[in-house]
Amino acid sequence: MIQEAPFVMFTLCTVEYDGRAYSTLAAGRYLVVYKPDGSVMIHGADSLVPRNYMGSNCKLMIEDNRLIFIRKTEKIIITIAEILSIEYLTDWSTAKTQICRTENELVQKLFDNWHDYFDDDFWLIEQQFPTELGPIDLLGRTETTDFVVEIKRKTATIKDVSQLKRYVEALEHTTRVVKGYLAAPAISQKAAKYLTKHGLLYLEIGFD
Amino acid sequence: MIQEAPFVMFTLCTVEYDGRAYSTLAAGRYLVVYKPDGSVMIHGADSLVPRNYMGSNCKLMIEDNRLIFIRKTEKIIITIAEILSIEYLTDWSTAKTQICRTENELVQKLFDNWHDYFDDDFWLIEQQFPTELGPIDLLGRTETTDFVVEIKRKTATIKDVSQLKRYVEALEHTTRVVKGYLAAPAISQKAAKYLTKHGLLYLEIGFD
DNA sequence: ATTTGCATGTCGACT
DNA sequence: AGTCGACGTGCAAAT
Repeated sequence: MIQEAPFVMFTLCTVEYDGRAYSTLAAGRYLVVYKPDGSVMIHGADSLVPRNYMGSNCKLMIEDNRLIFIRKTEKIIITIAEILSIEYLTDWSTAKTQICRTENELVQKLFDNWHDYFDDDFWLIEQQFPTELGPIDLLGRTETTDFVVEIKRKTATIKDVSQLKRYVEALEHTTRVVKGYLAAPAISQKAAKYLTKHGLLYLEIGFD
Repeated sequence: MIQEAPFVMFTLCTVEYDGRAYSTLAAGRYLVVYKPDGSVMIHGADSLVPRNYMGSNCKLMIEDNRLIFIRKTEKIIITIAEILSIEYLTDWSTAKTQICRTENELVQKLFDNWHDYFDDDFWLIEQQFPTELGPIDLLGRTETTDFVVEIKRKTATIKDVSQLKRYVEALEHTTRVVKGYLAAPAISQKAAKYLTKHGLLYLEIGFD
């Protein structure tokens, strides 16, 4: 009937889970995915998070109309009423997504090479500096001045200017000078205009 | 070719994502799931977490051999080289898993009704009380004594006794008396023996 | 609409 | 085997 090989199956079933918690899933049509690494997921019609799941290397036992997955102290029992479709999947790729060009990457770049972007001599430079109005991506400090830098990984828009302005305001209650910078690979026309109007500055930074 | 309806497809493709970050996924055989709520996932051969994904209500556009999913500031482009299998899924169930009998549920029960389980007059009772050796599920304090309670949602085993013992030790450096309780619906014979040997106590607590 | 905190979080890195 | 922190965290409840 069902083979012990990676598959994707659309099935009318109920599911019972016992482990970190206990849960039941009412009878219905769900998508069951069993991967080559021995992980299993039961997906409903919505949400990215599966209704039930178990991590890699869980053991599958097939008993009549029940699939039983066991892993350490966890157990999933799928009781199948009807298989609506099943496909066995071969040569499933294990390639990972190559993630790059994150905002954090740019923050790190500015943090590590701030002397390439500023003439000033920072006494201190910090990432994610907390203020009452939210965390500042990058804060550089000289004897007299705070350099507030908001960084975007894409073309900066007008709302990004507002965000920067908020952070600048958050530090303006002191006697120190506060300079605001919007760092991004590009900036929209409207944003640029709004930026200068408020005495803030644009800093071009890209991924190269 | 491909219809704009919920489906699960095994396909040879590449994936590009742009949004919170930018990522690429090398050509390979992946499982693409498109749900009725307009969420999409691309799964590789391992891991519970999809290689790429987008939340509900993303828009699907079909252009020749490309599927383009758009949502607010995010975009996924799946470039299909070959469809290995595709199944359109109808009447997919939206039922949620009924989760119950979590450990936390028992912790809460003990926390709310500690006077039903202890004769002593607690001045203070806390959940997840932090120690150097880990957090104590429940800590009750009287003038002279600390009541350390470790709670399990299933039959307590010998390793649970060890865990409780650790927490008791973590508080024993003071002059206060420390009493350790293992609260569970049941306890294994070995665990019970080990428990008494170390001067610790068992507390029966169940779900009903 | 925005913020806060939980999750059967998962997962990788480090001890 | 346990601990720590990040995540394109997702998600629901409270504000």
